[in-house]
Amino acid sequence: MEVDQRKTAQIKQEDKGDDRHCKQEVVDHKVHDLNFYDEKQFELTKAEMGEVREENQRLRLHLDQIMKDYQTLQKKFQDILHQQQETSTPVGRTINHNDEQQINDESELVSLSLGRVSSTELVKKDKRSTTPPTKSAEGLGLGLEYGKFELSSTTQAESSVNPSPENSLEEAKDEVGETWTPQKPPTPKRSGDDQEVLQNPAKKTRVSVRVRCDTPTMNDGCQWRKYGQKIAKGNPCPRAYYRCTVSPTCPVRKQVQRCPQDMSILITTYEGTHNHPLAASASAMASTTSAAASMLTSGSSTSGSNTNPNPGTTSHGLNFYLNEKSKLQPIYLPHSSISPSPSCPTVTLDLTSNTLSTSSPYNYRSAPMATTFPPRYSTTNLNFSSLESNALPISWSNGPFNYGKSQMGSLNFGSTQAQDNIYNSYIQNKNMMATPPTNQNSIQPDTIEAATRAITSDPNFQSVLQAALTSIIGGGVMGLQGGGEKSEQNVKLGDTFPVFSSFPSTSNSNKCSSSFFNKSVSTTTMSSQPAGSNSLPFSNSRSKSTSPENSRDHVV
DNA sequence: CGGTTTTGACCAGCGC
DNA sequence: GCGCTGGTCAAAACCG
Repeated sequence: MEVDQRKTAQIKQEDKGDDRHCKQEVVDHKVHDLNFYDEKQFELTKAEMGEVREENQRLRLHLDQIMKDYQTLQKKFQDILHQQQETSTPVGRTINHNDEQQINDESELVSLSLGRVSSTELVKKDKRSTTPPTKSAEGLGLGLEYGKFELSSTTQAESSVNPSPENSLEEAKDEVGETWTPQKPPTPKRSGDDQEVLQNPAKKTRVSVRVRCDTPTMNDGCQWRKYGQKIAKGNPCPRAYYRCTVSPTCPVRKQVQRCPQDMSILITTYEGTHNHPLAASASAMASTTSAAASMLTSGSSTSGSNTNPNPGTTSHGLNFYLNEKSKLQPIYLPHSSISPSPSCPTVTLDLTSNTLSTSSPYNYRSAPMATTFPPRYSTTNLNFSSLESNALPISWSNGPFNYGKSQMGSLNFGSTQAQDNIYNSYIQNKNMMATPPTNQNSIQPDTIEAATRAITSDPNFQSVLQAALTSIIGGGVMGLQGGGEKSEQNVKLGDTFPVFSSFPSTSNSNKCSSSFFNKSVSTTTMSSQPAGSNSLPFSNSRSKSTSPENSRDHVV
């Protein structure tokens, strides 16, 4: 026993010594490991940095290429405009002779041009915009800066109306004054936009959007306040007057009225240009309108395939083209019209038709309605993709676009939820500008090239793209940052754009997020931002419930 | 309490 | 000048 105890003690002693020794070794080893890992980590980081640097350079090259292409095409576009002007024949639009004459007779309309420009205006415009399309280091210079981008509708909201570069100088002035510029501080304006509007009521073009909507309101994401209601002649349904309340000085107004022939059609007319940043949802709407107007103005063709429901207006569809693999794919927006009214040139977008004539396999498709009003909503969709969304600090996971997921922006003129997937299907079918869903996290050269082609190939597309980007980068982000905007304006992008929520699910069942815009609104926009809702005669509930515009009511 | 809606009154433009 | 019409104002009511 004693021997055992002694041995045990000895062993313990040795163990202690070994322990001490081992500990020292472990420490040394750890230090060594540490150094080793640090070095390894350092090497890894270095390698990563190198890769990132390379990627950065690649992207920069791509960007340069895009910018070059863009400038080249812009030059071409201007040349074409000049040529058109010289020949003085309407280009890109096909109008009945009578209508055309009528339009030409309207000096106001001519001044607005909606697609054409007088030579003098062109000259002036050229003078004003000799600067090449912005070239910001970040590469956002794809003409996104308001006021600099000639082709686009710089506008956001209603501007849809005067979005085109071709607009008269006066309009251009208005834009400069009223349009919010992300980069340029708003020029000191005259006493007030409202005043200006009042002083120049006749100079304002309007964008009218017809949407089938059973609910009394249409959510365009903007904030509106109803300031009047009138029974207009010839329409038993009262016309509601709304004013943008995002900014006290915002000159934008809109009128909402039901179509007497078809009460399910909501007619929203936008007038003016927002002079403040817009929330993503609102800017989307604005951009959509603006894009539509821009397409119209920047030479989109119109065809007389439709019958005009509104006598006195020039009825036609709006054709615009998107580039697909070096082929121009025409897209036709039927039932659009231009009203020759001298006082108020109005572009009407009729989105009520069930069947859209679409000559493009691509963006336009009709889809079954997923809403409670199945057959009625317009199914016009314009999608484009391959916008790199990584730059966005947000992930829009539920919207039609799923920016965060698919790196795509899309422009939808559609109303059904089913259409949300349109772009996806398009992507699948056409491997065009879109990043394949399967490989969403990396920018494929193909994608970039395709995007480049798309961006640079068609001015109209540029307008659309610009509008969409604008809504995302300019309005959207601004809205997100919440600078000065009402809280409601801050869209929870993690979820869905308010606009996207086609039917305000909860709080406001009355609102009809214009089905049409709703979803898509996100990116696009019609300049107008119709938003609203109005307390239409039909709405039993109070306007509040009705007005989508009340951001409060927004289901965000 | 603050913001919005309602609604009658008011104003301006236009045609007769 | 008068009447009609579209558009706006503003006080009161309403609502959250």
